[in-house]
Parts: sequence; structure tokens; C-alpha cells
Amino acid sequence: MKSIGEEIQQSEFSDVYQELGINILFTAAWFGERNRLALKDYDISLPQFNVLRILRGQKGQPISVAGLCDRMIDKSSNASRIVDKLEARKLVSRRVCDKDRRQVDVVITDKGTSILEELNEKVPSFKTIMAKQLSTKDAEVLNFALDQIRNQK
Amino acid sequence: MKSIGEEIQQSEFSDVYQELGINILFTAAWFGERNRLALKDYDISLPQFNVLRILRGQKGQPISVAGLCDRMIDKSSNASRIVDKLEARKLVSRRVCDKDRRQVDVVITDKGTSILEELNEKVPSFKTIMAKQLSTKDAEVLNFALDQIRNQK
DNA sequence: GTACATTTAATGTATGTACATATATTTGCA
DNA sequence: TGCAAATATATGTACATACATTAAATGTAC
Repeated sequence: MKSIGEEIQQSEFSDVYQELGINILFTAAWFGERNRLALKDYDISLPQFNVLRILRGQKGQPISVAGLCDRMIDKSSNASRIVDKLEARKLVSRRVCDKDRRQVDVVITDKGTSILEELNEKVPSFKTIMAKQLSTKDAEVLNFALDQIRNQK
Repeated sequence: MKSIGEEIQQSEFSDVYQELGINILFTAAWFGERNRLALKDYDISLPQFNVLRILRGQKGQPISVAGLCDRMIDKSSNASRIVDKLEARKLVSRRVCDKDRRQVDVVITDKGTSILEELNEKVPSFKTIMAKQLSTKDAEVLNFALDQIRNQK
């Protein structure tokens, strides 16, 4: 099995926390590459895929562009332009919100939903990727540890 | 303390592995944002910073562009162009390798080394970020788990 | 030794990101 | 009401990424 040190050919880290930081970054990038590869044939970028999944999670309820930003992993990505691309392909639709006409309501279309279903078969779920090596107990412990890492002064 | 579900306002995940996957991606992005903020004043991008650190790790020994790619976290980033920017600011130097004239040897300059020293004071180390919430033992366990996740068929 | 394949780096192009600014709408308050 | 401040989205820009292609050097088969 390749350790993170072998992966990036770094023989030693200054300490185990440094190793862990790099390991988290590298593992995230590794997930990204896997998913990008799976999406390639459909000409859908990773952020586009994520937006579609957030919209599906809304179960038909519209969400504003700012709401999308809040739920996106990469906070600085430009949700407005990602929605542009998706709208151009009719995978989502956009409508000015009646109650607050500054807001724009975004919803996934039927076409978007059906593409997403196809994609879900191609993109391996995190469960598929991790369940063999990690018990649910392990996963819970990891989740707790990551939550803790981000919650420091 | 905010869990990952609270961070991205997702009330429920399909399973704990899905939650963990998102958690890893989100934590990596969170690290990235912190570092980018710290580097902003120096007008050095994250990948540029990473390249400088790889070069410093070489302890004066030159490395090829392909060698940089291997050691970089984001495999698809264009090392050639990142080196362009660094060379333009005289933080690294580039020279055709004598033994194999297809290769280019990259080394960090004194100016690059001294900027990197400054940056290391500004950019919080992973140890600083994580040591309070995580024992070294915990960190070791996490490292092992992440290595395992990436090493599946 | 020539011809072809492989390797290394650079470049071209489309898209995405980071960050500032612009535009429209709503809110708060004198 | 009228007007400044705040909010929501879109847009402008420079740079970075993803991926294909090009150009030069080296390796290999004949």
C-alpha cells in the first residue's frame, strides 16, 4: 500500500500533522480526479455536477444563487456562471423570485434530473470507494475528527 | 461545534461514507482558503507556494518539470506555467539539463528562499491548525485511514 | 545509421476561479 | 416619502486549470 509520502515522493514530513494536512489535500484531489474522469464523457464539470446534486436535494423547491453558494464546497466558485452553463443546456431553469425580485430561483429540469440519474451510475459513490477499507465506525470517527479540525479559533 | 452537515446546510446524508467524502473535500477547501488568505499579501498563488516548497525540499538539487508534477498535489496543474510565473519574479531559475536536453532543471533562487521564509511565518502550519484538537496518535490513525482509502482496487 | 516511437516541456484553447465592480431591488431611517 | 445603506445577482478581468497538440531530444528496431 502506498502511503502519502510515497505518493508524492516525499521521504519525510516535519511532523505527523503536516503529513495529515497534505494527506487530506491529496485525498480530496484524488476524489476529484476520479469524479472528473467519470463525468468527462458527459461534458459536465465537477462544479456543475455538484450544483445539479444540490438542486436535486431541494426536491423541487427552488434555491437562490446565494443559497447554492452556501451549499457548495468551493465557496469562491461563481455559482452564477455555473448556472449559466447549466441553463444553456436546459439542465436547470432560472426565474426571478416574486417575493424578492433581486433573487433568482433556480430549479433542476426534468432533463437535468435524468442526466443526473445517468451520472450517478457512472460516478462511484463515496460508499463504494470507502466501505471496503473503512468500517462505519471508523468513518464516524473520521467525520468527528475533521469537524473538530475545522472548528478551532 | 459545526458539523459538516451544518456547514453546507445539508440535513442528512445518504450514509456516513457520503458524509465523510464531502467532509474530506470540504476540509481540503477550508485549508486552501486559509492558506490563500495568508499568501494574498505576497501575491503568490497556492500552487506557486507549493512549487516553492517542493524546490526547497530539494535542498539545492535541481528537479525537472515532470518531477514537480509528480510531487504536486493537483496533478493536472500546469507546472510549466507556474514555473514561468515564478521565474519572471526571479524566485526560481530554469536551465536545460545537460544530460538530457529535453529536460529542464528547476531550482529555487536565494530570493525565492527568503520569500519562502517570510511566508512560512504567515502561513499557519498544519500542526498549528490541528494539534489542539488532535493528538499525534489520532493524526496517525487518520493518516493510515486516508492512505487506505486511496489504496483500493 | 535511418525511420519511427517515446519522452519532455511548452503552447493553444476553452472553461473555471478569484476578486473587484456594476446594476437592480429592497430595507431602514430621518 | 425620500434617500442612503444593504443585499442579490451579474459581469469584467486577470490568472489558473483541463486537456489536446506541438516541438525538440532521445531511444529503439531494423
